[in-house]
Amino acid sequence: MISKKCKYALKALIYLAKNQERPTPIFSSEIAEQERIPKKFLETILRELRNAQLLHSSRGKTGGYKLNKAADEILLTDLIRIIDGPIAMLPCVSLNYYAPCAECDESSCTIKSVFEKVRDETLAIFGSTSIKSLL
Amino acid sequence: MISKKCKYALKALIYLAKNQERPTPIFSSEIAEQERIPKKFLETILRELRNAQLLHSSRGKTGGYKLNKAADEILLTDLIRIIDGPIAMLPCVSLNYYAPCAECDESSCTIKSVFEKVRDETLAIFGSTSIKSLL
DNA sequence: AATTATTCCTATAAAGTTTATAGGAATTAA
DNA sequence: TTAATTCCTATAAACTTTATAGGAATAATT
Repeated sequence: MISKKCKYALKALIYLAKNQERPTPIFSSEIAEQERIPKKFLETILRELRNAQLLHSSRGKTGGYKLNKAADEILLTDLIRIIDGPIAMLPCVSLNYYAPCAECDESSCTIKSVFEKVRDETLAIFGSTSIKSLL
Repeated sequence: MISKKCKYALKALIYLAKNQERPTPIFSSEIAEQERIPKKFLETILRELRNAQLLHSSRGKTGGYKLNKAADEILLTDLIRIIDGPIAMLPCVSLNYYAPCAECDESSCTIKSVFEKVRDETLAIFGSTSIKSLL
């Protein structure tokens, strides 16, 4: 299951993509209202997306957020990894968040390969799905 | 990520499958020791697997556990669903644990289909992987 | 300069889930 | 009767997720 936070992030990105043509940046308060996301929680999410270069932000009275890339260059793999972390179902088969499985001898592990398959199929799908395709 | 509990369950099933030819049932204490799983926690796991008909148990001094099916008839989909619940990454695309997404209009939802694809690919893999194939 | 409304940051509270343990009841063989 | 098991319920402990609080930094407007 993806987290609620990740769904919020996805909604926010879609909202920003839909409104990409606006001349001024978009307030987090507007997104929060329109998408019914707790305002303060959304702020921390948007900041994470900005730190990961998916968004551009500006401060002050006329500040706000914009996409930092074209909507078809933001992929679900990016989003999920930023917000939820690993996409793989075992730490030892994660490409971006590898960690050895606790007390598991990796060389004699018989279950790795099936989880690698799932990872590959999942990455293929999320990696070819952009925000633009979700509008 | 699959839970630690699910990994424990998988280890226990593999252990039972490896020792399937023994004439007497196998104690949870033996599995706990061999696989380094907390004993009491393992008991609750084995009970869940038994309630779901994957295991047969007997009580009393010579009690213990056995597989209730051939090892090639126990699939990863079975195990994961019993222990961790839904395999899908969104409640609204789960086949066995369907629930509507909170505050999401399912008829106008644009993200469902990509998660359905991931679900289908994942099910195809886990659904064709038996405990026997993991020995 | 003062005001106002925003992003940004850190800390923490609140709620929920996962992991693990405790204590004993029911069962069965010896 | 004893001993060793499964079985059951309750709960504690640890961790994660979700959400909030309070204010600092920033920038346009008055």
